Amino acid sequence: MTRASASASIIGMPEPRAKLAPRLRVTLGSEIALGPGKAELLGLIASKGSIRAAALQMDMSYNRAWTLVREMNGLFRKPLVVSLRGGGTGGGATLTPTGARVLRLYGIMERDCHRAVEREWKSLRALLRTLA
Amino acid sequence: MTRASASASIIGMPEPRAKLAPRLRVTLGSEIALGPGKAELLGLIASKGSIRAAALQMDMSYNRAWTLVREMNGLFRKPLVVSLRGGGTGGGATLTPTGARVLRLYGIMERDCHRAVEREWKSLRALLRTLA
DNA sequence: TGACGATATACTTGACAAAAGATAACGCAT
DNA sequence: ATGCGTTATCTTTTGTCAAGTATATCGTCA
Repeated sequence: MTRASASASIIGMPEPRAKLAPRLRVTLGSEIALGPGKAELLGLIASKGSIRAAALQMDMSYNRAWTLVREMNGLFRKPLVVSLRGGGTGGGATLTPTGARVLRLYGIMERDCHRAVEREWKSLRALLRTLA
Repeated sequence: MTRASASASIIGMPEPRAKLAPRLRVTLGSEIALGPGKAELLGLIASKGSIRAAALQMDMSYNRAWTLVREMNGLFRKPLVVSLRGGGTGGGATLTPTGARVLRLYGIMERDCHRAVEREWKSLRALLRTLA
């Protein structure tokens, strides 16, 4: 199966429109410290209070989500996510102040970037095939 | 081998600095019509006049380069690259007016995008680890 | 104390994309 | 006619990354 984009239908239906995806990727050496996926994950952890719930919503295995969190925590000066295990609810995870700051900055950058290319994008789109 | 980034050293030495890569990806349905790699390839074809020479410079197989060209040509209304085979020099490839236009637009978008995020990027970078 | 729900971590498998290899076609030069 | 360099195309191999599977740990609550 092709990878299920987070906010698209699960099966097939590739949404045949032309799309511009300004993906901001922050790399540290050869590792990806932050990107669209990690940012989305951060946002969901913030709102759900749980790595597992966030992973579920993104149609991603808990395993992978946890790996991403681990990578992020290791690549920033201070961890972005803190997690607790045990307890009445079984545990949970929340964003640190640094995590919240990073998430906010990323969102702003995404928005600004999208605005900056709006004009040229329309010109470029006109040159693309209108598929099906 | 880890994939050799076009303008980096071939072996090891992962250039340990934090970097922001605003990658603009144009998708048509599930296929990538244009991205950083394809744009760079277009530029090299324009300057070298040959798919093979461009591929060589990017440390990419001719095979792959040709595939990318084929994809691009198929996803835009008009081809971006025209190629000739045979002849004294063996053949060659050049950009069509549409190809040149697309390349120019992409360059502008990249530059604008980079400018738009400059400010927040500095804040974000300060939160990253200074590796090694 | 035993169960539960969540985090934590290692190991194996499988699908897909890139790379490699091989071969054909082409057209000018010599 | 033969050779050369490039495009064009198919097939096979390899490597990487995500998914899956399995298991351990932790701390409250009943």
